[in-house]
Amino acid sequence: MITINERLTPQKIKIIEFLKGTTSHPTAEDVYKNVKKSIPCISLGTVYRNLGQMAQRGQIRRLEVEGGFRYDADLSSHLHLVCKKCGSISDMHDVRIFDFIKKKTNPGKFIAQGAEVTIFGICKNCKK
Amino acid sequence: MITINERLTPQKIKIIEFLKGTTSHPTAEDVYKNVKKSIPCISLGTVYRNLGQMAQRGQIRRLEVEGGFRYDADLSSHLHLVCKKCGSISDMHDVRIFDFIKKKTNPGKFIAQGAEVTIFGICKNCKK
DNA sequence: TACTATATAGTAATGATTACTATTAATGAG
DNA sequence: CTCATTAATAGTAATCATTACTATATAGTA
Repeated sequence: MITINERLTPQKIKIIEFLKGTTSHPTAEDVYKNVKKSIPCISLGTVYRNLGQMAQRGQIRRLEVEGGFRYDADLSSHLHLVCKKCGSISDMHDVRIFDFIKKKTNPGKFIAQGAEVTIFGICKNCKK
Repeated sequence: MITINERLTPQKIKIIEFLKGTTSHPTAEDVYKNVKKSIPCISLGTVYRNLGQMAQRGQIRRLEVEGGFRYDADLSSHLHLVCKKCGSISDMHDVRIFDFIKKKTNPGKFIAQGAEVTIFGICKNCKK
């Protein structure tokens, strides 16, 4: 979990704890507000830096939605359903879509390492 | 092609012409630099506004890559291959992936209207 | 040609993200 | 445990892509 020369700080622990306890795909600002409850003096820059590093290390996922980044501690294969009305993001698991995609890419032309699948539409709450 | 109350200006014509003539998925800045060749006094704001409106009207597609927007006049079903090294974006056509995805979503839970599939990896040039 | 609303150029404002720096503290060795 | 090393932090400034604003110009239409 911890990579070489990486130090475990209370800030990192709280950030990852919060991310693992939610499926709301929060922004950096969301994470900041929440971790602030237990570490009031935490800096927004610390949150950004750690989220960026965690994403680069593959400890979390970073998504791009509506011109901003969202973070997700769920590393399992799943795709994202983005509501065009309220902007909420929900998950869809248990699909073989990534195998399907991988088969389609020709390794001679492009070496696939990962994929991001986003479906846009209207969520359950908003269609009422 | 032109929606109600929409006016066709030389700026719009050049923007859409450029987009239709490239598969490089340019940024707004790229479009601006190029259209500037034929309309030197064009404003960057004009490019942004038009790209945004065209995307909203469904005349072009807007992609999100590496924290920025890219534009694509190709409206056919295709997915995007993003190279992690050079950042280039190429297309992959002729896949039934969107049908596949649509079947997986439950209309009772989420009404799917569109999808964006991005594969990350290493492109042909960079793997050498 | 004249009218009206849309579009434009130019510029200012916004806001998310990143960079910077002096200080703090996590880790490992002795 | 104590110390030394250096990654990490808080706080703040800087960046930069995108959006907002406004007076002027112009496309479309009668």
